[in-house]
Amino acid sequence: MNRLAGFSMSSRIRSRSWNASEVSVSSPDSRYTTAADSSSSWTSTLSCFQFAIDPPMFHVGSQCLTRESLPSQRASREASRVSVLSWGVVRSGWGPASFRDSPFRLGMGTAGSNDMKPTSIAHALGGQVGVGSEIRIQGWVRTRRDSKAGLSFIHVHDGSSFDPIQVVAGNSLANYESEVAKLSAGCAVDVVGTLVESQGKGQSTEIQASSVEVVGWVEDPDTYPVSPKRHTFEYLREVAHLRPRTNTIGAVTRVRNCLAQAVHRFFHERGFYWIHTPIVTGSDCEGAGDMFRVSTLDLCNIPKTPDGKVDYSQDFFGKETNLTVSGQLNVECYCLALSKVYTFGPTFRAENSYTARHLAEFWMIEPEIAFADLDQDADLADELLKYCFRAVLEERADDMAFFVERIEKTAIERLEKFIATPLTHLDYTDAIEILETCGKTFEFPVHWGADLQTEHERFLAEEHVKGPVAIKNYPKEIKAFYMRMNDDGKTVAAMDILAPGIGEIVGGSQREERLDRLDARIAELGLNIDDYWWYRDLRRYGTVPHAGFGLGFERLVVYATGVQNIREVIPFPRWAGNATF
RNA sequence: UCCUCGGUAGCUCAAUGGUAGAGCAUGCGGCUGUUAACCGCAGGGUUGUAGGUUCGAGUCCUACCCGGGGAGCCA
Repeated sequence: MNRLAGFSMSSRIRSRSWNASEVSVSSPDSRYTTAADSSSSWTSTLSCFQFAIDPPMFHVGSQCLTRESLPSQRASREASRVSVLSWGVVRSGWGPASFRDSPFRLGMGTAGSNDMKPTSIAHALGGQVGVGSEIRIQGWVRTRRDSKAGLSFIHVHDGSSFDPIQVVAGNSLANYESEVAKLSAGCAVDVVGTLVESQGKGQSTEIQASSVEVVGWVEDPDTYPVSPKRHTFEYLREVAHLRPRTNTIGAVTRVRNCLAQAVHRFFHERGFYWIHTPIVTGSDCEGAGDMFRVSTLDLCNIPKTPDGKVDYSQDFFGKETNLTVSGQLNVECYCLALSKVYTFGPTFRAENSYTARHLAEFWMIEPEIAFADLDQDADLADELLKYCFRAVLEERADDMAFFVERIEKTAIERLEKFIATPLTHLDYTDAIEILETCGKTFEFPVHWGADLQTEHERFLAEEHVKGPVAIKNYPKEIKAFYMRMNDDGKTVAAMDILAPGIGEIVGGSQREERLDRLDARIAELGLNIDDYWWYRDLRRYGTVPHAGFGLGFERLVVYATGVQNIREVIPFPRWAGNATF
């Protein structure tokens, strides 16, 4: 017996039409195709199957095509078409005779459509494919409009660009009535045709389809959560698994990727090393906010020490550990050896923050530069931001145009202005004076020594400067222990970059490189000096002035896109009470 | 955690304490090289949950749950 067995990856029956002239089953290695008569009906993706050639047997693994496995609403319509497919062996009573009896043809390619290499829609629309050439695209239906002249216009999207491509499917297609005319938003299709100049308005080229294969149906178009209409962002968050199919989230996703690539390119071009600082930290001295505990202790049976406290010595790491709130202290170690370094990874803050600019899990970029002071630090941040925005304008013009049209009118203008304008530097002391004399009354009074409230930051960035502004040299009382003491003894070399609509996008400082001053600050703040032994070692062995900053990646995406809420710019946002998906 | 607004059809929203509606979406029909198409018809509801007031509650009261916006914290 010629038995072909043990395909571990998923495979798929590639045709579901009753009219199909053939059924092909493909695996990563090869494809098996057989003829099937017009009454055969197939749906579902199969995996882990075995194929026996002689006698014809069909072992189905994890997903078995049965009446029950059919989507509910379709079941009634289609059940009559589905013959009995039992678990394990296809019985002789199942399926069309021609299928059972026909020899399986081995190898690539009996179905012409499956031979052609698919093209991304971005390539098809971008002029890389010549008009008149054969083309194959794979994607999902956005909309379908019918013309009773015997045509359907199908917008197909594959994520490669903002625009979908228009597929023109005529009623001469064998599955036109049975399938093409029933396509709805979200259906997955595999289209072969000719790239032609469009006869209609709205697009220059389109595909005249010679074949439209439905790879995956939408089970119940009536309740498909991402119907072609306007949805609120709040609603889309509840269907976060499907929201990448929308224009906005798709565009945000491409811009986010563009920004991430630009960040790495920026640093790479300047000789920075990307340092993978730990996600799990045993350092309890990061002090940047409430932390998520990491533990393997049984919550129902927590070991206690004799004095009644949690006995972390029995925990996985033998000590209390948490998810990182910043890679800064770790990356400083590498900075003082490799000179120019940065981190770019996930960060976790267990704060009950319900605002449009906070997440419990977010990505942060933290460069650290040796032999550098605060101004060089601020300049680096400015350059990085400008580099990233330039990349977005150049690489994602299509998505940015959409943001201007639907999300934020000034999205492009704002980035262009940012790029063209030198970053405004403002001393904290001067900022306070501006706030005190601006004639505006604030809910929170302004005075030297107080931290800037959101309303103050907004005034400075949105009304006074009307653009991003770096505020430098804050009072030491409101900043972290590691920031470098200025000569005045009152302020530290800290800087925050405030952006309109977002507030603080960058927070950084020159680090205190003098051991005696560092120790004094640790003591002043009542911190346990023993916890900082390795951090202090950096000041004992070849210390140099150095500086760095943290840039909230999602805030960067928010600023670039003009999207209002940070929860829209990360695929699966986490905030207090929300970790579905 | 605090302040504030809200929860009604798949989605967005209406509805003096008195018969729960519209637009979009979906299905069917018509029309059309269409493109947020258009025209007609249809299906679709335990009004967030649990109590209470009332002859009568989507509407008023109480508690809770969920969501938005703002604040704090920060990136």
